[in-house]
Amino acid sequence: MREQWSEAEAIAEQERLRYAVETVAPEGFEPKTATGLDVHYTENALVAAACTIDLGTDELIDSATCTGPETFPYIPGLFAFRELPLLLRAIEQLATPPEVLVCDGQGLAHPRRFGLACHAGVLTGIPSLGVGKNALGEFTAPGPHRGDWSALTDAGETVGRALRTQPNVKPVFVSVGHRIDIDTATDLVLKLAPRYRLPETTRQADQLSRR
DNA sequence: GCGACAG
DNA sequence: ATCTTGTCGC
Repeated sequence: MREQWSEAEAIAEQERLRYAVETVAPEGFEPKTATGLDVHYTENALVAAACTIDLGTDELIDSATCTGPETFPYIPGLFAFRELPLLLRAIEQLATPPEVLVCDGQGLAHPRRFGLACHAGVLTGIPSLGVGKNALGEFTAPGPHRGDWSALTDAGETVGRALRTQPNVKPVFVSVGHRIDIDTATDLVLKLAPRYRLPETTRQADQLSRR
């Protein structure tokens, strides 16, 4: 992925690539692992981390990091242009290609329906989903129980779900990235978050990126 | 024009 | 994102 973009070019790239997004999973999609992506910010650099977790045991089975300078500012809606180049390099360094990418941010729940998770999925061809700690759209609070969810909407469209992964804890915001459907994405996030609010993939990647 | 705005 | 430990409570 190119690293130099003007804001207008970046928006045009999102508009160009958004039509490649697929919202259904591949035939017989039953991943045995999930790969979490996260980026940590320090004074002079970004550290991208990719952690692959065994979905049966939640055990860490592969990981990689990549460090590099900041090449694009933080602009809501253009998150991928800041974090994705480094994340792609981290993914390349994994011993095994990921089966599904769990991104720290939004997928279709984005003003142009092309958040970080969609961008990561389309560029790699790997099924992907987004799990955000905060939403870009509107939502009503889901029920209080683990597994309860409500629609996340933007401009009148349903773009994802506010999902309660732990009882009475702030929901996470799940949306389709690429080659997955929202039900499958929801199930996967719940499976990855048996004990904490955030999926184990994100927690592992966050921890690794802080070193 | 003003505020809000994934990480 | 980041500055930051213990502590209160389910």
